[in-house]
Formats: sequence, C-alpha cells, structure tokens
Amino acid sequence: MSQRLGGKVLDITIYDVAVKANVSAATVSRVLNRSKPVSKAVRERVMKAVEELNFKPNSVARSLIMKESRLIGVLIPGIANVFISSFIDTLEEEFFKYNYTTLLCNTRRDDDIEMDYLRLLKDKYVDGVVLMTSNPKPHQIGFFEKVEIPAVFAGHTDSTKQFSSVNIDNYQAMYDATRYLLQNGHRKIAFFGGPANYLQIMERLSGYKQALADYGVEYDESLFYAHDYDIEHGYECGMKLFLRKDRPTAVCCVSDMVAIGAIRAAKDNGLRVPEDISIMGFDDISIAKTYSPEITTIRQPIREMSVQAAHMLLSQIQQKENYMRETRILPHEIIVRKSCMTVSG
Amino acid sequence: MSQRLGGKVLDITIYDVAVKANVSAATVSRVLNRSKPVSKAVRERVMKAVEELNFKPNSVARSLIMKESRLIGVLIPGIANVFISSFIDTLEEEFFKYNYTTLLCNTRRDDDIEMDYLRLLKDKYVDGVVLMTSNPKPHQIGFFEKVEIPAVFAGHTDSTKQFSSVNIDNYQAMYDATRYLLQNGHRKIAFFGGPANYLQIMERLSGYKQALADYGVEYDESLFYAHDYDIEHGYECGMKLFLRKDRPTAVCCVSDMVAIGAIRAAKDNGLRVPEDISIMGFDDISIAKTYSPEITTIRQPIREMSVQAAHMLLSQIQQKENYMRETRILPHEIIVRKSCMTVSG
DNA sequence: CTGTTAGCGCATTCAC
DNA sequence: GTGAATGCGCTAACAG
Repeated sequence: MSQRLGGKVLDITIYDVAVKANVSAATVSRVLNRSKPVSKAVRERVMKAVEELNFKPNSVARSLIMKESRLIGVLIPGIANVFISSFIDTLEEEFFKYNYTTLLCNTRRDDDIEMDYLRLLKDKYVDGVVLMTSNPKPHQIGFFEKVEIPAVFAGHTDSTKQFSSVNIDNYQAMYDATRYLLQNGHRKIAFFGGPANYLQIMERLSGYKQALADYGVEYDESLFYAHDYDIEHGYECGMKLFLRKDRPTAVCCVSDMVAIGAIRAAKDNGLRVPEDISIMGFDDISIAKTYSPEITTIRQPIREMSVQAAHMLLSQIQQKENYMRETRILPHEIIVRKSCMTVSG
Repeated sequence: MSQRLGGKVLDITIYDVAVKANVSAATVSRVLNRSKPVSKAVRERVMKAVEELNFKPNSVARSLIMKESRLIGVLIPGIANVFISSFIDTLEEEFFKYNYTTLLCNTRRDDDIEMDYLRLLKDKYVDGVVLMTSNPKPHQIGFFEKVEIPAVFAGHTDSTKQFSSVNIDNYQAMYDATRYLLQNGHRKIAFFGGPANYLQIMERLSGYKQALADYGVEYDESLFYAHDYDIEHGYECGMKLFLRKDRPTAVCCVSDMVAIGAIRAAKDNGLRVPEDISIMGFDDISIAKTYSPEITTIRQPIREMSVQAAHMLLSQIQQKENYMRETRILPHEIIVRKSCMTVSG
C-alpha cells in the first residue's frame, strides 16, 4: 500500500491490488494484460481495486521480464537542422499517441557515438529504432544482425533491402530542380552540396549531372562545391564562387539553409537574386516562403515521411518476424517562388 | 553464457562472470560498483572475466533495484522553435557526456500531456527532469512535492524558490531593447508579444513599459500585439499594424522569428527596414545575423543556459537532499545590427 | 574480505 | 479459472 516509510513513498504494487481484491497477484496480472481468461466477477473486483488504488504497473519490472520498454530510440546526426527537428517533432508525436516514449540520440555524425548509443538502446530494451544518420553502414548492419531490434531508416534508402526505409527519390528530385533551371534558360549551373560522403548527396549530384547531360550541357567540376548543410557553408561556397569572373547564372543548393547562405553571399558581392543569379533551395523548410527573395525549392514531404517512418516501425514491432521489410519512396515537389528566374541565353 | 537458444541470443549475466571468475555474483557486483572493498587478486580475476565475456550489466535490472535509470526527462513546449532545439542539442550533449540519456517529452503546451509525461518519467525511474515548459505551475509543484525527482526549470524563473532554475532577466532584457530604441529617437514603439499567459512574456512587457515610462512615453495598448513566437504570427501582427496610418517607427519583437515575420509584413506593405520602420528581435538565433536586413536583437546565452541547466541537474542528482536550490540569472546582451536605425524627432 | 540469502515488481509456468 | 511457486538480472543485508 502507498505509505510513507522513512520519508519515502512506497508505490502500490500488484500485490496491494491482489490483497484488496482478494485474489492472487497472478490473477491481477492476467486481467491487466488480458493474457488469460478470468471470470467476470473476479475481473470486476480486480478492476475496482485497481481504480481505487490508482495502480499503475511498474514499467521497469515489466521491462525486465518482458524484454520490452515502450521506448523508441531516435538516432539523428544533429538537431540544428530544421529539417531534422521537424522530423523529430512528428516522430515524437506519433510515438506518444501509441504510448511509446522517444529516446533522443544525437550522434553528431560520429560512428563511435552511434555505436555507443545503439548498444545502450539495446541494453535498455528499446522496442525499436529510427535511424536518420546514414544509409545502412557496416557497423549498423552488423549490429542489427545480432540483436534483431526493429529498425527503420528515415531520409535514407537501403539499397540492400535488409531494412525498411522511407525516403524521397533524391536523384529524381535534384534532376527536376536542375531541369527546371535548364528549362529556364540556364546553362551554367553550380551545385552546392553537402558532405561528399553522404549517399543521398551523391544521388542528388547524379540527378544534377543527368539533367545537364540530357540538355547537352557538359558537367564542370569547378562548379561543384561540397561542404555542409548549413547557412555558414552556403555562404562560404557563395563567397568563393561569386568572385569568379565566369560565375554561373544559377546554383542548385542541397538545402534551404545553404541557399540562404548563398543568397547572402550573393548580396555581399553586389549580386541581386534572382536578377543576377538564380538560387534554388531544397527541403522547403518554413522560412523558405518568408525569406526575401522567397526561395524556389524542392519540397520534401517531411511530415509524411516521419509519420510513415513511425508507423512502419510500429507495425514492425507488432508483427515481429512476420513483418515484411519495405522501401517507401515519397513524392517530392518543386515549389516555384522567386529566387530563380528565366535567362535568355 | 552467451549462447543461442531457439534462435535467441541469451545475454551474459553477472552469473556467467561469477562462474568464470570463480567467485559469487555479489563479489562481481562489488568490484563493478566499487561498493565494497575486494581483494586485489579477486578483483583482477573478476575484471579479466568481465573483459573476456565482454559483460555489460543489464541496466533494467539495475534500475529495478536501484530506482534509478540514467535517464533524464526533458520537457519542452514544442520543438519547432530554433531556440528550443538548440537548447535540447546542448542538453543532450552534456547528459551524454555523463552517461545519461535524454527522454524527449514534447508537451505541445498541453498541461494534461505534461502530467502524463511526468508520471511516465517517474514510472521509468528517471534520475532528473529539465522543464522548459513554463514557470512552476500548480500541477508541477504538486507533482514534485510527492515524488522528489531532481528538477530544474530552464528559460523560466521560479519565484517561489522551490526549484532550481536558469534564465535570463527577461524584464531587464526587454528594458534594454526598448531603451536602445528610445535612445535612438523612437517614441512610438510597438510590442509583438508571445502568448499573454506566459510569465516571461509579461516580464518582458513590464521591461518595455518601464523603459517607455523612464523616457516619458505613455504606454499605448493599441501598440501591443500578443500572439505566438513564430514567423506566421509575426507576419500577422505586422500586417495588422503596418496598415495603420499612425504606425510606429519601431517594434520590439519577442523572438527573432517574430521579427522575421514582421520584416516580411513590412516589405509586403512597401515599408523598408530599417528606413521606414525599425524592427528589433530577441534570442539571436543563427539566422539573425544572416538575414537581410541583419537583425538587431537581444542575445540569450542559449548554450550557456543549457550547459548550466544540465550541470545543476547533475549535481542535484549527486547530492540528493543536500543539494541547495539555486536561481541562476545569466547575462543577456544587445547585438546591434541593421534592422534598427536612428530617427530624428 | 567474501558467500549466502533475499527481494526489487511483475509475468508466467505449473498444478489444482 | 485460479493460486503458489519460480525467475528476469541485479544489489544489499547479513553472516562468517
């Protein structure tokens, strides 16, 4: 029974309920978990006792025996990125709906930290994991071969089909972005990329190259800048590029933040956007439509992606071995605003 | 021992180690936790066995008995706000350093959800809680009176001194912002606030009013707009205000996001910032210095606040009852950039 | 110093 | 249907 003992409050246990309802603890467990049939009379007596004592089964004791925790690990490479924090926002919301709690694991792109977290998650019996850190890499694959925790990759596609994943078609998305620019007369188009070792960046680069090729434009490596996703790097790339006499008429950015940095660099070089240079974003984060100029960009269905990631993980948790891995590719969309214009050329 | 059984991998337990080292499980526990002296010889034998078996104590079993979990709950009102996601970023980093994992609890400003989370956190034996959701409110106070979980309020000050808290001086910060505008000749200054039921907003409003008073300017309620922290609301407020014939020469915003929305509204009304209207932000999020115009704002020491919040919580966890509650007020700073200018008159 | 015993709170055999 | 006994993996109390 809940009573004070040396200043500490002892919580009510399944035992207190059993005593009050005049049954055994086993029976209480059975009615609470619906694990075995219990006569109606007893069930009601138990429920009454549960209500009156306001009994909540201790989740830790439950975890120990059931090997599950109602905890979901969410691994992210960083949180500064608005794209990622939106993702987390929705994931947490969905998981909460289904009574799961989110364990936030920021790997800061460090594989060692990621492994630490993965082991820790296993140790805590998490019921599932969402990985937004990278395409399945050897250390991750090795881990999940051993421990069999439900997992889904978000924002990355698993070409090996060993894991479930939700993503957009990065190749096609950047192809579309580049083609839009080409259709508007641009022939000299720079590419401001993120970390070159990121597969999705490479996919986007391929889309960019293919679009150029389809329009008979030769790929010029000096127009390719690989740094990071944020404003600062967009600015740096811009400052280097816009100084050049032979600067391009447009640039494809790997994120809206990079685009914002690039726009700023353009201004600092006395260039108007889009009159002197067109700048295309990626993601369509909320600030893109408020920015000046309003940013033309590729919209990723962020919310939809995270909802699906959550649901895929949840059904994987429910169905266990029977679950069929699946790869979902969600549609992107080009959002035409004002940071890009037609050139006659 | 780690062995396959029906396709499942059984983890190594403290027992396996005990057998291998030829000691009792209790002894293994003692060397691992340094809870009791153990002879050097035995200790080394145990350590060797631990190494060889790569034994990691099961944290759930540990939690059950120790009533602690190496888990920290972080309650936030939302994650979309860059200010908050930066906060979380740093908190998670600090906690990870000390081997604590972060449980992300987004209350979405719903007191019921907050209570659900609080109960859940207790149920999971979290070692501490950081609350960024509000000043201590009755339901929170009631909760912590019963359960005695270490807690610290971040971004809010507890005037009752029952809880530890880290914050800036919101009154003084907005006073400084307003005074800056006044010193630059402005006499008609609007205030774009956040939710009016937020104490820190009211504090800022007081600072604003006091500064006006100190300069002999009468407070004009029609210049006060209370909505929310985000771009959209800043835009809305701006669209209403800037239409007025008697529009002010400056506006104090409650966040940089609101300022961004306001700047956009100004542009949409054909107003130049700062030539036609000065707009002051708050927070100094990273985009403030890149934006055009670069935003003059009040910098909150976000990183420092979260580091301190983390450390205060950690020492509270260590020192238990001996811990002295404390209220820390960190210095803010006015960052003069280009969204505000001097007016004559 | 070290081993034995007990128990954290719960779910699940196994008998009845 | 229901209760008693057992154990999840670990730490703590008590002997020795």
